[in-house]
Amino acid sequence: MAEPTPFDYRPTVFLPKTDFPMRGGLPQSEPKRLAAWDEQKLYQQLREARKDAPKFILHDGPPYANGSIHIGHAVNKVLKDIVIRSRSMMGFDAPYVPGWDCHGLPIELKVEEAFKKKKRSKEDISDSEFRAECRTYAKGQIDIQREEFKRLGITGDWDNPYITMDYAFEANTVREIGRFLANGGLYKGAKPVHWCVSCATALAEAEVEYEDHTSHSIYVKFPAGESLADIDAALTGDVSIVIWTTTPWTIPANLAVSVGPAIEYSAVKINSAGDNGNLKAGEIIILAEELRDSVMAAIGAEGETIARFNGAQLDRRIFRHPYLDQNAPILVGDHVTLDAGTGSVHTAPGHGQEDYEIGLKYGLPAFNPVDNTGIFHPGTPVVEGRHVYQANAIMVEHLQNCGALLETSEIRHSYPHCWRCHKPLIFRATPQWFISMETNQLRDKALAEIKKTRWTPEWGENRIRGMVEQRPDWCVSRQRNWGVPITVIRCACGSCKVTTPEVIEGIAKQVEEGGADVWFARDISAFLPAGASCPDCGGTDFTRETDILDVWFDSGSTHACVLEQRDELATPADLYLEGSDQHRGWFQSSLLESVGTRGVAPFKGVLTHGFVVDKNGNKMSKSRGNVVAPQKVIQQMGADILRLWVASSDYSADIRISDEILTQLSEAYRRIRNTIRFLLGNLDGFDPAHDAVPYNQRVALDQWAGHRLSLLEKTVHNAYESYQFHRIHQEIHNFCAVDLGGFYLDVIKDRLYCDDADSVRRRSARATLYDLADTLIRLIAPVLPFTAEEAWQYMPASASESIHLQTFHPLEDCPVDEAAWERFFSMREQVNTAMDQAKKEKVVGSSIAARVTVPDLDIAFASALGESYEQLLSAARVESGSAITISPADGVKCPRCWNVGAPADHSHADHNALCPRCFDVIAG
RNA sequence: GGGCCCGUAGCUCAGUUGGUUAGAGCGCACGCCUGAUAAGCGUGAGGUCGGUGGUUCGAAUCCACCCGGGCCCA
Repeated sequence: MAEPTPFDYRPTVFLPKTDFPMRGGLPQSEPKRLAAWDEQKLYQQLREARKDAPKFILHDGPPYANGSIHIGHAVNKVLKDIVIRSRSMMGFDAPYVPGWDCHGLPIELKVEEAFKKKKRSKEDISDSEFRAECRTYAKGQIDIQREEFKRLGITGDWDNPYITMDYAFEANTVREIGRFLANGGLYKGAKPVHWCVSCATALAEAEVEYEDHTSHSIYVKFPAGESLADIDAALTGDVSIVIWTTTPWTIPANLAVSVGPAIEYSAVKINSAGDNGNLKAGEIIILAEELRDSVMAAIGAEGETIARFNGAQLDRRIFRHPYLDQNAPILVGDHVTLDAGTGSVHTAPGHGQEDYEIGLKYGLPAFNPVDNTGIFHPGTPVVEGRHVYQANAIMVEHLQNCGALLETSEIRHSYPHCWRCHKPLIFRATPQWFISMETNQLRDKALAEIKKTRWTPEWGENRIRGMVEQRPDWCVSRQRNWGVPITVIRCACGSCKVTTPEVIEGIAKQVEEGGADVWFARDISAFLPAGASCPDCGGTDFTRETDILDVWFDSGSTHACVLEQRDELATPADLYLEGSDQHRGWFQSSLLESVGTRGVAPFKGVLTHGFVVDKNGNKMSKSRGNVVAPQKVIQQMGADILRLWVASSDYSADIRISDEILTQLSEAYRRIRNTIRFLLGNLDGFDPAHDAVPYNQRVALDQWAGHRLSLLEKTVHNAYESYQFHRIHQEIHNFCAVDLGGFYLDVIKDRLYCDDADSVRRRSARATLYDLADTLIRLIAPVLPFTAEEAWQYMPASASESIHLQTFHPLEDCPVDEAAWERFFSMREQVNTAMDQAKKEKVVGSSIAARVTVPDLDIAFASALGESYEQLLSAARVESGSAITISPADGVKCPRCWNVGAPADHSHADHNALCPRCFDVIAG
C-alpha cells in the first residue's frame, strides 16, 4: 500500500461548484421572482418578442368573482398556464387574457347579507344603489383572486383582464342578445319556477331550503275518454286510470297523465270496492303492475288483472279531467318512476319542471291559473279567488264529491320552502325569455359544430352531444337585479318590433358610457327614435323589459365581447380549457351563443379536466374535512410543487391529492432540482463559445447521453403538444434518476473531476452537461417557471433574458446500437447484484477497489464508447472470465482520483502514488 | 333513477391491433459512499390488473352484470 502522502490533492480536483442552492426555499423565493418579472414587464416583453409569430389562442373561461380560490381553480389555471407557456416556447404568440364573471345571484346574496348586517332593509335600498354595491363587491373579489392566481405563477395580462361587468362588455352583451332578438331566436314563453306566494317572488335554486312539510296525498281516477279496446279487448266498460299526487291544488291545472314507456301496466277489474264509495265492482282501473298491490291496499279494494300492456301503448290515448270538461291525454316519458304512487303521473305543465318538459314535447302550454300571491285567477272553476294553501282541502272535498277521489291521507316529507319566510313554495309558470333550440336550426347547427371540434379527452364529445340533443330551450331571463338587462321594448299590443337592431345599437352605445344601469334609470323615450310607434299596431304605449340575463349568457358571449374585441386575440379560439362540469355550463353556453349568432363554434378545441378528490377518491367538502387549500400548499411547499402536482396528474379522470402525494412530489422536485444543480456545478467556468466540443467529435458515451436527451426532448415536446402533461413529469424524472443519476453522471465524474482541465475528454463531457442543463431547464419551464428561471440564471453564458422568452429546440442526434446497450445494461445489472452480495459478505469494501470478471466481455463495445469498463462499472479492474466474480483488486489507491491501480512513478519525490493520468495532470 | 367517465404494486403513472414469468419511477427494507452530502449509488421485497360470470387456444385488454368513486341531470 502507498505511504500516506503529505500532499493535499483535493484542490487539484475539479469538484462541482455553483451558487444554485440545493433547496429552493420556494415559499420565500417565489414572491421575489414574481416581483422581478413584474418589474421587467416580462409578459409584455414576450408579446413583443412573438408579435410576428403565428397565434395560439387559449380563451380563459371566467371564474365567478366570489371567494378565495380553491384547489379546483388552481388546477384549472395551472393547466392553462402550462398550455400558454409551452405553446409560447414552441414559438407561438400565445397571449393570455384572464377574465371574471361578475353578475348573478351569488353576489346579490352576499350583498344582501351585508346590507342585512348593517340593519338596512331591502325596501330602503334602491335598485341602483344595490347594483353599485354588487359592483364594488365583485371588484374586491377580483382583486383577491387576481393576487392568488398570480401567486400560482400564472402568466397573463393581469393588468387588463376582461370583466363581464365592464361597461364595454355589458354593451356588447346587449348587442349579442339583440342579435337573437333580430334573428327570431329570442322569444317570450312561460316556464315553471320556484315561487314564494308569500314574498310574491321567484326564487333561484340557491334560495330554496328543504324542510319537512305535511301534504295531502290523494289517489284520483281519470276516466277514459275513448275506447281502448284496440289495446286489449278486455278494456271495455267503465275504464279509468289512477294517479297519485301530493299537490291536490294543482289538479285545476292538470292537462295530462304521464306514464313510463317501459313500465308494465295492468288493467284491474274491481271485485270488491270495500268501503270505497267512489269505486264499484266491475269497473276497471289502470295502474302499474309493480305497484298494484300497494295501490289496491291503499284504496281498500280487491280485484283481478284482466289485461297487461306497456306504457308506450297508451301514448296519446285520451282520458278525461276528473271534473273539468277537457281531455287529459297520456304522455309517455322517462321521468315516470315506480318509487311511489301508481305509475301514472298527474301532469300540470305550469306547476312542475318535469311536467313542463314533457308538456313541451307534446305541445302542451305551461298553464298557470295562479297569480303572484297564490290566488287562483278569476274564472278558474271550483277554486276561483281562493289561495293555493286552501285549495288542497277544497280539491280533496270536490274530488270526493264528484266521485273521482279514491283515497286521501296525509304524508310528511321533505318539501321546498322559501329561505326567507320559510313558507312552502309552489312551482308556478311565469313569463320568461327563451332562446329557441329549433329556430334557425340552432340545435342541429350546434350538433354539427360539436362534431367539428377536437375534444380532449375524446369522450367530451359524447357528453356534450347528449346534452345538446336533449336540452330544452335556453331560459335566459332572471327576475333579478344584478345583471345585464334584456333590452326589449314592448308595445301595449304585445309586439316587440319597435326594438329594432338600430334601437339595440343605440341602447348599447348608452350602456357603453353609463353601464347597464341606464336601462333602468332613463326614460324609455331615451332609447327610441322620436315619434316611434309600434310597427304592428301603430301604438305608442311602450314598456321596457325588466328581466335581466342569465349569467351564462354573459359568459357565453365572451367570444364576442373579448375575442372579437381585442387586437391580440382572435376567434375561434384554439382552445377552451375547463373542468368537466362545463359541458353543461360554459362550453355549452358559448357554443349556443356563438352558433346562434354566427353559425360557428367559438372554439376549435376543448380540453376538460376532472375534479380534485381526496386520497380515497371522495369529493372534497367542508363537512368531510378533507379540503386541501392551495394557499396552504404554496405557503408550505411553494407554487412550483403545487404545479408539479397538477402536471403529474392525469387530468382526464379525477385528480387525487393528499399529504403523501404532495410529499412524493416535493421529493421528485428535489431530484430534478439536484440533477440540474449537479449539471450546473460541473459547468463552473465553462464557456460554450470556447470550450464546447462539436457533437460529432465528442466521446461516444457523451453522444449516447446526447441521444437519450434528444429522445427525451422529442417525447416531452410531443407531450406538451398533445396536452399529456403527466407524461412530461414522468419522463423527465425518470431521465434524471435512471439515465443521469443512475449511470451517466456517475461514469463521467472521473473525467470531470480529474482529467486535465482543458482536455478534450473533459470538455466533451462538459459540453454534454451544458446541453443537458440547457434542455432540461427549457423542458421544465412551463411546469416549473420559478425553478426554471432560477436555474437559468446560473447557466454559463445564458442570455441575460428570461427563460420564458426562450423556445424549445430539438437536438442533434446520432443513432446508437440499442441492442448492444441493452446487453451492456443487463450485464451491468448482474455485476451490480454480484457486487452488492460481495460487499455484504465483506469480500470487498467498495466497488472502486474491486476486481470484476465477466463472461464474454464485449471489449469492442467499451472501446467504441471511448470509455473503459472500469469506468462504466465503477470498478478497479474488469476482465473477461468464465463467470461473474468479484474479488479485491491489486494495486494502489491513487490519492487524487481514488482509482486503484499501478502508480505512474514509484520513485517520484512528491507524487509517487499518483496514477498515470493524475501524474500527467499534476506533474506532467 | 338517467347521461358521460374512472378503478393496474403504499403513491404517481406505462401497458401498442387480446399472445411468453404485468412494467417504470417514487416510497419502503437492507447495504454502500462521504469529492452532488439536509445530497449521491446499489440490491431487494411489493400486484388473483375493483369483483363475478362469459367470449376465446389465450383476457389487465372484448362482452354482461355487480361493487366503489367523480361530474352533470332528475
